[in-house]
Amino acid sequence: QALQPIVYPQTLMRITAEVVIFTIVNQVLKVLLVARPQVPANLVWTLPGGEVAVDEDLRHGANRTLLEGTGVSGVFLEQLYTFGAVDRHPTERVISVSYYTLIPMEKLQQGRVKSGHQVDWFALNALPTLGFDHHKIIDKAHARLKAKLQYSTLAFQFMPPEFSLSELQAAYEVILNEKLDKRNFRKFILTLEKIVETGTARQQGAHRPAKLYRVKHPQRVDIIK
Amino acid sequence: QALQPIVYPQTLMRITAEVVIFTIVNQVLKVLLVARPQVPANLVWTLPGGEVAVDEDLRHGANRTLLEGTGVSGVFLEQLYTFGAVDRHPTERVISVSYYTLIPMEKLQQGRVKSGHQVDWFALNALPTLGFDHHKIIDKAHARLKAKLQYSTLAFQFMPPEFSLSELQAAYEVILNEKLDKRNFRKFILTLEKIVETGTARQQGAHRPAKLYRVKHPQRVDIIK
DNA sequence: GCAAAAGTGTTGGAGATACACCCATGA
DNA sequence: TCATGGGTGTATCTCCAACACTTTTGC
Repeated sequence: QALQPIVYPQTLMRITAEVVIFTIVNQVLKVLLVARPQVPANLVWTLPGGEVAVDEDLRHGANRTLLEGTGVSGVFLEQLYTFGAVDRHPTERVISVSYYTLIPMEKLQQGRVKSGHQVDWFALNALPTLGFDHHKIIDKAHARLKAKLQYSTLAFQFMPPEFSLSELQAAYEVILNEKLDKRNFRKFILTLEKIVETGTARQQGAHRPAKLYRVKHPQRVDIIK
Repeated sequence: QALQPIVYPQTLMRITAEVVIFTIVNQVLKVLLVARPQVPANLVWTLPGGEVAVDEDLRHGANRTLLEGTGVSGVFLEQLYTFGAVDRHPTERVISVSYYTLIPMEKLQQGRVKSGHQVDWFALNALPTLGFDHHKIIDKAHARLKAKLQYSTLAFQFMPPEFSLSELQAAYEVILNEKLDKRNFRKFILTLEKIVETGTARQQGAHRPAKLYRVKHPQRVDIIK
């Protein structure tokens, strides 16, 4: 039987891909939000995301959202959770498959971040009121981030191609929201043998220059425990 | 504007909830599979699952599948992953939100397991050829099970209301597929302080009876690390 | 020479691992 | 009395946490 249109009630489901895009700016962990026009209120802040096409993989929809929002592609992107309560959208049935990603701010400056009144970065501890259940999505993403830091090399995804151990430690501290011991941290990281010295150093002010490192396998997130 | 029917192409997406139902029978880890009639072949083994209704929560759809397959309800059920590749179904676009659950076989005997030519339990290391990408779903569920055993009290979900430490150890061994040291295992479990002696014992053959225990909070899966 | 971040080792304690024998029971 | 699984303690090792001073640089 050939394809022919059939009639569905308007209460059909929509599938969207939402992406929690994390970055670290000035020692603050931030996520990208988009202000959308909304029926009752004027604007509502939400996660970037959109409908997944019928002929599009879920992951592709998430990558497309990421590209449209930041100009970045080809980075770590992991599925987080699927939110599918009936009442999570006021007028329609929407299933949101959520993803999360970590982008070093250096990459964002290269990409075309449409910053301004429609798209902006918000610190995790200073989020605006969010539409739908997007607060829950961000909470879950942050929980995943914290947990995965403990047993994987996930945090390396926040690093530019070359970075100092102090920068890496700062990333850990921002995500975990706690101070770490410098000597223990360095021992921990170097014992993993996942990063190597570049041989160069970076002069950053009136003090000793920091040795720079690079990740051996930048595309990979290794489980370390 | 009132609800009115609108026309969609037949290539619309379907949302299904698939459930990986684990149990342990005679020291073997098994999953429940369903033989479905299929267009090219006669029967294809698949995970139990079905379409989620427009007015039905995802989790409810999974619970309904579980109830229909085993007669069991009100148990631990966790979302696993959402499979959404375009080509995962030959003729339609199907998004599968997968869940997994652990059922002690004692509960299943109470429930109405429709065993026979349509529904059956298969050992994880002796699965038949599965339809679609359901092999991947089971692999992921098993990986989650193994991982979560290490840092949570998940395995307690396999236990009946009263059980011996040897039975619990057997469950761990079957899931992890390795032998564990008896003394260290008991020390580990008892130190958690998540189970208590019932005061009773069970005579099970020509040897010393085993003390029985019960889980303090049967509904809960605690993170222990 | 002083301010500021980079860099560097050792010790103690907690928790994991390895390991062998006696106990209670039914047949 | 023997076969079977239930039950128990100690010594060692490994890994993590705590902790303070020297180095290199710009001003």
